[in-house]
Amino acid sequence: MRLVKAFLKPLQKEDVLNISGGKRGRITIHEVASAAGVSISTASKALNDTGRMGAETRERVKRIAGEIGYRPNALARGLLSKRSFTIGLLTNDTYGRFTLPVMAGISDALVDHGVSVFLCAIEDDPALAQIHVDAMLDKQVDGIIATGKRLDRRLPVDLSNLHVPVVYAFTEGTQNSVTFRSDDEQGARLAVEWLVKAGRRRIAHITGPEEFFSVRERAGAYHEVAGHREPVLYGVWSESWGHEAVEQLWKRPGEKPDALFCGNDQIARGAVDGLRERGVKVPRDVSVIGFDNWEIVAAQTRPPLTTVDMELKELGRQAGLTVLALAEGRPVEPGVRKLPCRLIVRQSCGGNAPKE
Amino acid sequence: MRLVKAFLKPLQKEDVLNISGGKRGRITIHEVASAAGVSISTASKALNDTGRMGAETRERVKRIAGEIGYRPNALARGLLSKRSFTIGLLTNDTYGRFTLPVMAGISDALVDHGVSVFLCAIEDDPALAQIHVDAMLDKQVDGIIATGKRLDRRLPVDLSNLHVPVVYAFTEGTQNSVTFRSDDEQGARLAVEWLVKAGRRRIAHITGPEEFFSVRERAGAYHEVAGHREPVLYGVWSESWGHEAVEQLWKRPGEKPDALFCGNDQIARGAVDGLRERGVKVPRDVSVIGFDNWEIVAAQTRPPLTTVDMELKELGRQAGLTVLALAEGRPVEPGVRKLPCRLIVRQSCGGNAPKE
DNA sequence: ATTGCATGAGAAAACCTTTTCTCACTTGAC
DNA sequence: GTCAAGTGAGAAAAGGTTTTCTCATGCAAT
Repeated sequence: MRLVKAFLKPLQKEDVLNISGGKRGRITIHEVASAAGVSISTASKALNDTGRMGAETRERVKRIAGEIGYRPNALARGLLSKRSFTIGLLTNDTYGRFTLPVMAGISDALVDHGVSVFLCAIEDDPALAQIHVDAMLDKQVDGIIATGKRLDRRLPVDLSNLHVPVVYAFTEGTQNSVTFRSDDEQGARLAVEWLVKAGRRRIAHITGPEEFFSVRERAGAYHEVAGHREPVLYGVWSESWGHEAVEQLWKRPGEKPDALFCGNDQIARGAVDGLRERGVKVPRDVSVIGFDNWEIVAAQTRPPLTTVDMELKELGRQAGLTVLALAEGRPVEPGVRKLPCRLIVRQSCGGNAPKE
Repeated sequence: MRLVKAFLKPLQKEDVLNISGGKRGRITIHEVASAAGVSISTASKALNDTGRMGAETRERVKRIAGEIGYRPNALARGLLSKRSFTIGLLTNDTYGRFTLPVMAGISDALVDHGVSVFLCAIEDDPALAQIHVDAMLDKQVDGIIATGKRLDRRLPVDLSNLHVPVVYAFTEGTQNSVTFRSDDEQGARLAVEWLVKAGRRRIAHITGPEEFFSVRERAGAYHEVAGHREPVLYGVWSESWGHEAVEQLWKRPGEKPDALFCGNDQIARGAVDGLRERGVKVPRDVSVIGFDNWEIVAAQTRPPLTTVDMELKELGRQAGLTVLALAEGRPVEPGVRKLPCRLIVRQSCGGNAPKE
């Protein structure tokens, strides 16, 4: 109730914020020039270390600019230079599970170059996507990075004929574009090889829906390394599926698996829970490895999950540098770049796992 | 290995992308004007529905502009109008647990106004924060929204004397600013009242560190409604604390609680796991309610958690509209606005909970 | 003393829009 | 037939910056 009243209370003059008109006092290069007693051309050249002038003049202009707190207007600069130092990140990954690490990598790589990032979450709405793309193009972004939640799906908008460079990261790209993705095959191999090296022989694979490209790639690597000793259980990306899969495996007659390689961390977590409920000790009796290194799931599982990290931040970093290179007209070879995954060892699998 | 080779292979001319130079062909209002046989002033006025001119002329210009795909350059427009239709979202919430819903709300509210959002994740690094703020100011953002992961902490950067409006959302604001936050007291009351109505009498409260303002507010409401029948267990924000707290409660002699109100969903989840391991049925024997509605935790718990949603998206929406209002010079009353929480009923608590 | 050449600095154009001002023309009224 | 008012459209300035071009000065070489 207090809330509502606060909103409805008629505004009084004295308690109205006056921080709005703001920009009136913005300091321009004109101020710098006149404060330094030079022309704006000279001021500009001094500040940009271009043109010819006396060392003393240059220093004086720079000093005065610093003193009065001059910062060049990026809009004006961009108008002329055709570079806005701005890029757009388009994503349909609402949860941000994949987008946030990618974003962190992009930002990390580009902040030094003075580039800021527009984040546009488009759900799976083509119209919304188009609105965001148009808005970004109007704002003269230097490039766009498209990212998503699936390697084998496109965003619901066509970015192939834009007049700005587009780079794809963790989403399906177009013909002749630059696409960054994780090397799921290598990641899966890493996991299964680790289990094999730890002495596990009956390794089962519980994973997501078979129509996912990543699922097939990971399963392929699993088959290759583990040698078909156990079946692949396809299901959905949920904890309850992991739980249920364990039930299926342990209900079967005969020897039980001594290791589970799971398609993602949620499945792994469900599996670990299922094992605990059956009194099976992890990692003593069964080793479990997940995929994704989604910390909130992997690190909170008891015991914490060993898992495969797709290095999404690095992926974002490279995507950022690539879109920047394209924006600057530097040549970039098109194609799909697979970035290697890394195994994060925690307590859920045996062997010489360091305690965290 | 293949990867490395791909990166190091010398570039051949023919497989180099040529999408870089892009902007050369950008269509300006000059093109529209000459295609329509009018001056640029007339073209501008036609497109903006301003000025005086024949209806026929206006229509023709608009039609031609549409045909040749003219879109006005927001940089040029912004230079003149002092409005960039761009705002910045500053956050120190790395995980995005709180930031993403807020961002979704902001974007949702502002996309119709043509506003795009710079997302700046600043970790807790003051220097990085300053860099991002400066970059945004250079780009003439119309305003900044600061958000975080704690109501009672400031971002590590001073935003109080900027010449653009600043709005705080889910983080501590400065004197005389506009701050949006969730009403944790009301949210907690909602939860405990629900338990009481469901007939629970021995309601325990397991929560986070007492130094958190939210923790104290929620505990206060709990005390008021539940009437001190059970102690408050302060701890940390983790599943394992929830698990351990249940152990503490059930080890104590005497009657056990018949309901747990937990400080967040992770604690609740740990508690539910602990209860299951003791053979205590949820919700039959004990009702459990969490806080946050972090779907990835709440919905995946077995049984799915009833929890308090802080309506962060709505919070973002209001913050977005407010910063826009300030940017447009409309008066806004300063102060802290508490937005009500909502109870999300799932299966973890008794009563007439609808099945999902 | 004239030419040639650095050197330092400013004038002006350009980027793309919007807005204000001005001008030419038409129409209706006296 | 003149004047006022109204109408349609263009010229120009402004916004902040960078870049190219031009100009003036001083100095060394002829």
